[in-house]
Amino acid sequence: MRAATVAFAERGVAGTSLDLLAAELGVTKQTILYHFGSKGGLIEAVLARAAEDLAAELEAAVVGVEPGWPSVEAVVRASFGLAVRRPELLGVLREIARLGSPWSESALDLLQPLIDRAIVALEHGMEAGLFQAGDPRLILVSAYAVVSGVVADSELLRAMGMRLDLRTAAGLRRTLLSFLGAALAPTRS
Amino acid sequence: MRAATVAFAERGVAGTSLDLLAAELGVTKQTILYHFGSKGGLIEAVLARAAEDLAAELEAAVVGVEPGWPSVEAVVRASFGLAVRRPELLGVLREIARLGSPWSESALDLLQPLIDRAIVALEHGMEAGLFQAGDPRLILVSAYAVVSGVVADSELLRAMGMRLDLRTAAGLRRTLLSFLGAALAPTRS
DNA sequence: ATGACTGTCTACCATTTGGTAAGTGACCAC
DNA sequence: GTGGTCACTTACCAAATGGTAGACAGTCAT
Repeated sequence: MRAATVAFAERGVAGTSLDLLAAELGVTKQTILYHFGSKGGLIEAVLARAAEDLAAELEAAVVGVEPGWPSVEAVVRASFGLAVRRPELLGVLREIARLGSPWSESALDLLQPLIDRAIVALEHGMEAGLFQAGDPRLILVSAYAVVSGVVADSELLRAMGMRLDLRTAAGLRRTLLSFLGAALAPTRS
Repeated sequence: MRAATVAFAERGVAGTSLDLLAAELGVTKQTILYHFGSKGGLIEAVLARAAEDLAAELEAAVVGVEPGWPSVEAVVRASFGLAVRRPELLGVLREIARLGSPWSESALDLLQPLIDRAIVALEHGMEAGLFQAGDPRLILVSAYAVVSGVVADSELLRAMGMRLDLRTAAGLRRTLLSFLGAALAPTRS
């Protein structure tokens, strides 16, 4: 499943044949089919695991962190950590969500709690005056897009003479936090 | 070619068979092969056209606009305009760039001038004191990722009860501009 | 009129794809 | 030891894939 996650994320689901995946693992395609029933079953399992892992990682990042800006910082830090450590996790979710029915629905069902939680947190922050008022969804989408885009378009990074390593990620994290700071900081003028 | 661009962007290159594409167009696969030689030829043609179109659109957006912040605003506006009007343009570039050798190289060669130009513009702005000093590549990547991510993960938008329409795009544009404003505005404190 | 060229078609082809059927050996309860 | 399950294999298969070969009709210069 780890191999499948990486392969799906890197080459896409349609671009990953069971034969190739099996060859990489040193087993036969039928072994994979035995465990997952069908390619769809494999996708489902990979999706469920990836969503679960993502939720767990983000959950762990905010546990014990006070609400408001510190939580935002923690989530951003954790996200870029994931982008470096386990880019396939974000990649495979994006890839499966792009797959069309019924996979996108399935993926969204699994991620909806995360999204909802983030939006609620932002809304509470806004109500409490910790954040500037605004549409939390726009901010969330934008922030997510930065992280996701960095993982997905790592080719582009290379085009600029950069790599998706710790230093780059730290720079991007600072940039995104500066972005978010501007959009969220309560207007004190 | 228009149909191929849309199909590649929506379903991915590997996920788009010549048979299916031909059926959509009401011709046979061999007609496509006659004009483009091979699937690779079609990809190449689609890629070249998309890169050209993108360059032309962005070029047109900044012509006559004064350098510095107004140019940034113009490019952002044009990008979101494209995201709404021709999402397949950005989508197909991303999709082909993710394809691995030799397509990624090919795509990057075509886009490199655009990237270089943006970086040079940002650097000049920084030197002239129009922008805050910083790594222009980080800012460019982040900004690009927002636009690209919004196009690519339009599923996610739907999950939040949004659509990639003019109103949403305007909201995202404001958010991104607020992001960029924070990262670029000269420190006047 | 005719020959060349162009665009499209039908008819194939080899390979790859996801998937089924039937076997084989290891382990394990009884 | 025997039956059963588990993990995995080999042997297939039908459909789909990218691609080739050749026929057929329209256009156009000579």
